[in-house]
Amino acid sequence: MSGKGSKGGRKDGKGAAAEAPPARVSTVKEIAAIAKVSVATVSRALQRPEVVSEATRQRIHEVVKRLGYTPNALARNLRTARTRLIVALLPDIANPFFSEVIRGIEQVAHENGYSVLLGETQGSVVREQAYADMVAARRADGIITMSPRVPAIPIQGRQPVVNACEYVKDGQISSVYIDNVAAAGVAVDYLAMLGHREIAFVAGPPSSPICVDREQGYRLALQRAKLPVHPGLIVTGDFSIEAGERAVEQLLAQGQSFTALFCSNDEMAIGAMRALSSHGLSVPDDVSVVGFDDIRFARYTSPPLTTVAQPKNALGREAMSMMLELLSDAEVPPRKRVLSADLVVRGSTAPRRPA
Amino acid sequence: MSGKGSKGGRKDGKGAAAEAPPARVSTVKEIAAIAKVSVATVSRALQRPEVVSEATRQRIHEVVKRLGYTPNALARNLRTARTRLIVALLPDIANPFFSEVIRGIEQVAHENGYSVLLGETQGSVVREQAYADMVAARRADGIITMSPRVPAIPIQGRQPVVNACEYVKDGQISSVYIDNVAAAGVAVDYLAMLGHREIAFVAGPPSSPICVDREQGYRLALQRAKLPVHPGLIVTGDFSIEAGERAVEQLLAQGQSFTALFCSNDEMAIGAMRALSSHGLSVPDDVSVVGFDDIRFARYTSPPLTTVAQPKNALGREAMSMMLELLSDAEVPPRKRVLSADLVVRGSTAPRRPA
DNA sequence: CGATTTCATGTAATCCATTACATTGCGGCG
DNA sequence: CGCCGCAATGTAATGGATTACATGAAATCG
Repeated sequence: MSGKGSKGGRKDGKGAAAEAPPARVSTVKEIAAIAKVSVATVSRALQRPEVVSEATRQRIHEVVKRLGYTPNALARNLRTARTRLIVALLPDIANPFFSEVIRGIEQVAHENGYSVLLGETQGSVVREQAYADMVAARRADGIITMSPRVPAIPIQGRQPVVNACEYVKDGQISSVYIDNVAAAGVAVDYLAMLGHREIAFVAGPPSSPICVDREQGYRLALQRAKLPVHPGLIVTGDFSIEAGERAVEQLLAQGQSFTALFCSNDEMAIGAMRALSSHGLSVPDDVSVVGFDDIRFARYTSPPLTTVAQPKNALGREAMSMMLELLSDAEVPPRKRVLSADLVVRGSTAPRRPA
Repeated sequence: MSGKGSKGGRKDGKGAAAEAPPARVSTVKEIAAIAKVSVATVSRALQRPEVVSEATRQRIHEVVKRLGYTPNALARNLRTARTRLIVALLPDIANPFFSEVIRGIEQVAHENGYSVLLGETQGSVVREQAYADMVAARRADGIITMSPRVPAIPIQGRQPVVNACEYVKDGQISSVYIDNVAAAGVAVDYLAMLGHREIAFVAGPPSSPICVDREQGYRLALQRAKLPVHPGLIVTGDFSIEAGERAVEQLLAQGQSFTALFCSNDEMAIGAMRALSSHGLSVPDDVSVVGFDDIRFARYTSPPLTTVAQPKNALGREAMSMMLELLSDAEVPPRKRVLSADLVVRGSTAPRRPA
């Protein structure tokens, strides 16, 4: 019985003159007709092979393969009310920090049969909302947002939203992020340990809780080191390279004296280093610089940047895992997951030069 | 008659007394029932308002708005056989060159009601094919690929594929790219003009036609400058920063003497600069370095990198425009669009130091 | 041996919006 | 006056798969 196989009987496949050799956009119906079974059986053979008898299953699979049939995902999705698509919302794709988080998301998504829809918002609330509405329109199953604003999805029931890298106080949103207070603290502790007493800080936009946390970490570390918090040493930037340059210009213009500078992200640190050296100040001899994120280029600045390494890939992977959990089980409560970040010491920091 | 509305009549729905107020996931049917019209009219009021009478249209829109109704995109897509999704296939999201191209794609897509599905392949043919199959499964309308391999989509008829940044000889695929021969030539001409006579070249993977072109441009420029093409001065890398470092190591290990180095992309140039300086060679005093792409960080290396600026955003925008054209008009023939690239002179190049 | 499961498969409802075609009512024209 | 055409709307087919329920046959049980 089992020995027969497909070899025997008749000439296989493409030689069939009368049949339609080029694969048309076949449907279940066609497959069913050719395999002489009902559409239900075809669907079952593909979805839950174990409920179909061995013989029928093989026959169907053979036909499916021969015609190159792929079930129409739209029809399936309509029926199952699942698109297996999630939107990754982020302010800026060109930011290498986000690209690496996205990659983590994409990996886990892919491992689980999901795909990632890219939603760059450029900070626009309108676009953010437009992507959120895609979930309402059943074009996507959920949203992972990397901005501190979490859009409301106009559906009833639980919001399929995960906040990655950022978080909001609201207890209803699942989030994955690092302990920014602690991470910033470690960086500043290290600078203090090197003997620096005037440590400047380039903050991020205060609208984002994580930026507030990083500043908080900075302040607490200064306290631990018994150093005064000098408001003149704190400047705010918007995470761009240019903001880092401007921050240094501003500090210098104000005549602030400082021997160390902690920036809320690597790009601002890169800008800061550029501005420092164009003012004839050497990094790290005159000023030590520490960044945040550990983007790929941090290793290749000159000098290589000392920075707080966020587990970018893990943040993305964890965010997507939480999303899968949310989607599969309507009961799981929202949760916050806090990962840890480590200081990576490279060449942009040095002991304070004895004056 | 029209004034009554839904408030009056009877208790709504399935007997759930307290339920009603929160907006359920309404459907056309519901809207139709409430607005006292047929589903067809509702659909028309939303799709082609001009064919519906003023009064009806307003009534329907009011109900739609009140219930926060959004048509189910899956159902619509099934019917219209369009997902308004396109896949952007690229080897590596973390590469800033691609992120900026993607951004261009995303912009045009968004302007035209399309969304971008992210397909990172990590160079895997399997994943490439998996994304191509999504088009066959009607999960996406087309593919923009940024790799030199163009996957075959198992559908009959024209392939909805656009090749961006790369291109294949095959005349069937629409492509947007720059004139790599000319662009590389300009860079090398410039080095020659600065007096360099031993110009090394870090090539990209020869499997990609654009890399072959860049090498060709290098060779032609050397000929124009009446300089010999020395095989020992050509090394191949894989576009990574590390490959740039290795390339320099190799050149130095072989005892090659060179005063200029042209790299097939900026990341390899960054790696090369790092390797040169760690060997005590100064850029640009000892060796001039030129990159390719002009990624955002090129401006912030030290010294700032002289490089060939690809119109990244335009490449993306143009690719998506071509895709829209392909999708809307089954007749347009595939075409190749060649954009131009300019040399951006920064600090990593200098006249050859008189020996 | 008749009754009850169990297994494999078939029939038809369902998901929800779009749209071809049918219908109705009304003003215009010969 | 009767027919035509147009405007507005309704009815029902359609897209393609999934799946609840039904059916028939074989297997198991008392």
